[in-house]
Amino acid sequence: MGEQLRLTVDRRSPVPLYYQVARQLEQAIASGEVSPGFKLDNEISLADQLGLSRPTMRRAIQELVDKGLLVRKRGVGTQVVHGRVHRELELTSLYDDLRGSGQQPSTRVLLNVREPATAEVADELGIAEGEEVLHLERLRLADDEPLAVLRNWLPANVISPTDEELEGGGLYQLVRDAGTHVQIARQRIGARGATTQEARLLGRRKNDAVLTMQRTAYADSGRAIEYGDHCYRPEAYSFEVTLVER
Amino acid sequence: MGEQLRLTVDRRSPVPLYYQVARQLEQAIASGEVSPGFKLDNEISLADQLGLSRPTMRRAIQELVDKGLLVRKRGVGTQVVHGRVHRELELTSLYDDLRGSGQQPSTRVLLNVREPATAEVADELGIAEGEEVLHLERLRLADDEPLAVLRNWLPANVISPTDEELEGGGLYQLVRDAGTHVQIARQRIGARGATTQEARLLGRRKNDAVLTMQRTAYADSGRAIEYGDHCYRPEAYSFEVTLVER
DNA sequence: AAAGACAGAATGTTAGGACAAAGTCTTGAC
DNA sequence: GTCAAGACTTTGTCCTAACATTCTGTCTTT
Repeated sequence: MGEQLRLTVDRRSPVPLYYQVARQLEQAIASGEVSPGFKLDNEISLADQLGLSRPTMRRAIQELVDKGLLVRKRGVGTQVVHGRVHRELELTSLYDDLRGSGQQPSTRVLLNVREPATAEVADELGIAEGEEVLHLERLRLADDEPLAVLRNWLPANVISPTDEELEGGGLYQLVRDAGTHVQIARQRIGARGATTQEARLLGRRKNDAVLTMQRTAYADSGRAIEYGDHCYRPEAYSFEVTLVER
Repeated sequence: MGEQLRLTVDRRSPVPLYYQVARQLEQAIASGEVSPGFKLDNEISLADQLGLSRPTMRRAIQELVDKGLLVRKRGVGTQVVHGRVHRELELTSLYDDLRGSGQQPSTRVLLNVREPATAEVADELGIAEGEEVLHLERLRLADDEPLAVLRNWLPANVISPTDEELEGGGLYQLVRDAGTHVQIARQRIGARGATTQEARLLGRRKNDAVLTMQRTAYADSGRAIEYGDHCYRPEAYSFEVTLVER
C-alpha cells in the first residue's frame, strides 16, 4: 500500500507546532491514511522534512504515544499500533459524546433546587456540611430512549441554570460558559442494582444491573466544581479506557 | 504547616534524573509531606536547587501534571491539587492491586486448556478463527472472599502455565516472565446481570448486578497478547480514573 | 555452520539558551 | 479613590547540541 505521510506546519499560526503535527498524525491514523504497523520515518528525518527541531517533533510523537496510537521502541523506530482505534474517555460531557456519535441527546429536568449540603456531598466538594449547594437531577435520553439518571451537586456560586438551559445542552457547557475552566476530574466506575425510582426512569425493573459513575471535578484553581452520581443503562452505555505502559 | 520540599538526585544512578525527581515529588504528595494547595518554587529555581537544567525539572513536573497530582498556571506557578489522592487505574494486574492494598489474593483455576479460537476471540486477538489459543478461567478471591471471575484467551505461544503457576500470582507476571512486554491495553467497562454460573461462583443470585471489563492487551511489537472478559462483585471492586484537561 | 564481536540506526536523556504569552501586582494619572 | 498602563513573575514553546542505550543485522572467527 503506497503509504506516504505528508505533514505540513504553519509557522504564522498561533497554534503550537508540536500540536499541529500531532493533530495531523492523529488524523492520518484515524482516517486510515496510514494503516496499523506502518513505520514512521525516524525522528530526526521527520523533523528535517518539516523544518522543525527534533525535540518539537519528538513532542508531537509523544502525544500520540500517550494516547496509545503509536508505539516506540529504542533502536527500532515508531509504529502505528495494531488493533482498532476508538474514542478516548475524555473530559467531555455525556451530552457532547452522544451528539458526536450521531445520536440525538435530550434532557428531562427532574430537580433543580438549592439546598444545604449533606455530609457526603460536603465531603466530596470539600465544603462545610450545611453550606448551600445546587442540586440537579436529570434524565438523559438518546434518540428518545432513556439512557442515564444524572444527579449532580455544585457549590452555590458556580452556575444558576434555568430548566430550559439544562435541557438545551450539557452541564459542562454551562460551567464553561460561566467562565470556569474544568481542569481535572476523578471518576469511580462501578455497578449495582437499580433503585425503584431509577428502574422506573430507565424503563427497567428494580434490581436490574445499572452502571454507576461517581465523579468529582475540579477547576484550575483547585476548587471542587461538581460532584456527580450517575447511573446508566448498561446495554446502552459503557466506558472505554486505554492504558499505556510508560 | 512548615512545609519545605527537600529533593535530591543521584547522578551516578542509571535511573533518569527526571524520573527520580518525579517519584520523590509523588511520594511527598502521597505522604502528605506537602498538602493540597502547596505552591512549588518556580521551575528555574527548583532546577537550580537540584543542579538540573530547566527541561529536566520541567519534565519531572509534567509527569505529575499528567497524573493529575499537580496543576500549572502560566504566570502563576505550580500547585498541588486539592482533593483526595488515590491509586490510579494502571496497567497492573488485579492480583498486584490487591496485594498492594493489603489484602490476601488467591486464585482458583477453573479451566486451563488449549482450544480453537471462536470468531469473537479471533477478532479481538487479530488472529484467524480456529487458530489455537490458551483459554483460562479463574476465580479470584481476596481474603478468601470471591471477588471476580476472570476469563482470558491468549495466543498459543505466549505462555504455557501450570495450574500451580496460575494460582501463585497474576497473569501479567507470567507474561512478563516469559519475556513479553505489555505495552498498551484497551478496556471497556460495563455492567450486566450475573449468569447462573457467575452467580454461583461469586456467591450472588442470578441477575444480580456485576461489573464487567473486557480488555485487549498488546505487546510492544503491536501483537495482541491477551483478551480478557472479567466480571466483578460490585460491592467489592470499582474502577478509578483520573481525567486531566490538557 | 554457529557463536560472538562490532558497527549502524533509532530512540532516550540531558543541557543551556531565547523568546512568547498569561497572570499578578505596582504605580501613576485622572 | 478608581482605573489603566506597565513592570515583573512564571510557565509555554522552540531551538541547537551532545551523549547514552538498545536493538538489528553483518561480519569475523572458531
